[in-house]
Amino acid sequence: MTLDTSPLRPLGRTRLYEDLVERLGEFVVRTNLRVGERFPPERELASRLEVSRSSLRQALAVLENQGFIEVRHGGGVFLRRSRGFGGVLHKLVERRARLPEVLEARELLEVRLAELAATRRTDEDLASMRAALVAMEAEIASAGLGMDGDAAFHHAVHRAGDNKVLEHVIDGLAEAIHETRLESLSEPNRPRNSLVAHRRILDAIEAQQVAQAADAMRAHLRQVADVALLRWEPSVEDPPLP
Amino acid sequence: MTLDTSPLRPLGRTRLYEDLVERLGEFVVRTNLRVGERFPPERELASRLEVSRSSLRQALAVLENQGFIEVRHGGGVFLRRSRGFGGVLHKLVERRARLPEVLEARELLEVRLAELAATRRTDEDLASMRAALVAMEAEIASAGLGMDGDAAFHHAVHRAGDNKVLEHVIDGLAEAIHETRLESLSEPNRPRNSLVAHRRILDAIEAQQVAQAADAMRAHLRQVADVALLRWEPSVEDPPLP
DNA sequence: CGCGCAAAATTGGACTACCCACTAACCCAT
DNA sequence: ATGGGTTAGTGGGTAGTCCAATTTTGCGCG
Repeated sequence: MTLDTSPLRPLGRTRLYEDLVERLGEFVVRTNLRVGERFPPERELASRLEVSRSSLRQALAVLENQGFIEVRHGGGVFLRRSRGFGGVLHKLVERRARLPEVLEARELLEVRLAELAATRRTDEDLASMRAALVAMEAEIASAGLGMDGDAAFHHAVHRAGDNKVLEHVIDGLAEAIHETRLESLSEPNRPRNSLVAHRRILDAIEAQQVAQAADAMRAHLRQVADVALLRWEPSVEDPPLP
Repeated sequence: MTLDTSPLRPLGRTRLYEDLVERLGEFVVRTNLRVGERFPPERELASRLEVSRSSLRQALAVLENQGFIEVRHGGGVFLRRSRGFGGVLHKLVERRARLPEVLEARELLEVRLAELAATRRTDEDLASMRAALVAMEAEIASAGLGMDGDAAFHHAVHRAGDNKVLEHVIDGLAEAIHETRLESLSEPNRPRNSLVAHRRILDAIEAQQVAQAADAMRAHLRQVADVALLRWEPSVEDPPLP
């Protein structure tokens, strides 16, 4: 009996609570629910959406965690903000047309972190950065792309910058950045160039040259950005959206 | 009737799934779970943590949505990344000792957004900003703090900046910013000063004076920051953590 | 012995029913 | 009006059950 011609499900898997997040977003606009107003009770909402309360509560947990709703015990579920309800950073970022925005944000954050690192770096931070570059060099020597070392280096810089909030924010962009890094390092000769650029950043941070660190980081990122934009911009289409 | 402009008390609530998120983070380090490895089955995990499976699944939904874990139907729950597992921005931000970092991040983002707004603003954006200031003025005239107008103005600037990614990131700081805004505007005479500062920002954006917009925004934020830091820094303690 | 494949065990997905805790609305006595 | 207690409504959480996808087991055959 096995006609299993559908073994592939890399994407498009059904996670009910994820659908619910979107459907709740639709609910907000359909019922014209305003910020501050209350949703129907969970039980009613669940029955209207034709799901169980437990599934609904998974979706509500996500939305609450995301800051879109506020759930008051005994009080009800309230809309906090409606802007981009179903749209998390993930979704936002995976649209190629948005790449320039990602790169813009990354530059802003990383350059500042580099400046901070130049001011605040400890010897331990420097050791981490050096270790990352050593690892990167080893990867490249064995024909690798040095992506792990690359990531480790930037991570070390972030830690040296000593601002948990900025660090966390940039983590949010990590996935998208990872993609651009892959694109960039796949370019011929790019790994070695990248290594040199990283060394320049490290030197500036070590010498506590703030402006120089910022410039070095900016230059490095723009080099990456050029490649990424060149490769991606031609393929502009991205139909309206499902 | 009494205006319900302060119905929010984000402190003191206990949300089991939030605790679970943290406890799962502890579990990861305690059992030395590595990225890519599998968690115990939901049923076992639930019994070990002494919670119901439904509650656990709320936590898992949040963690999956956050990208920390991957849940495969029939396969198990796998660790995707461990860095900052239990540390969502919310938690990070609500520790007062971290206020300087929040303000630092906010300034970085808002100043850039102001620059971008000065370049990219449309007439529609300008209209939104003006409307926000009118609302703010009206609020203040009726002895209010003008917080809604304040928020609306910044929101309009963000939209004018036209970078969805930066916009989203700053939204993540929205809560913390909201708190600083409250602290600041409670200061005597602050609302009117704030209104003037906002007008200066608007003028610069309208005239498309990039540097001037940046300066005006920076000055405004530092005025807010001064108040917030003065009021909050004395109360430094924040015991280790549960 | 080893390979293939189907049955069985494992594990996540989802639902139902139930009870508890907190809120807010209401009503009544003052 | 005002204060306080009652009560219906609403979220918080649990246990049990069944379904669906995956992984493991083990048997039969070459």
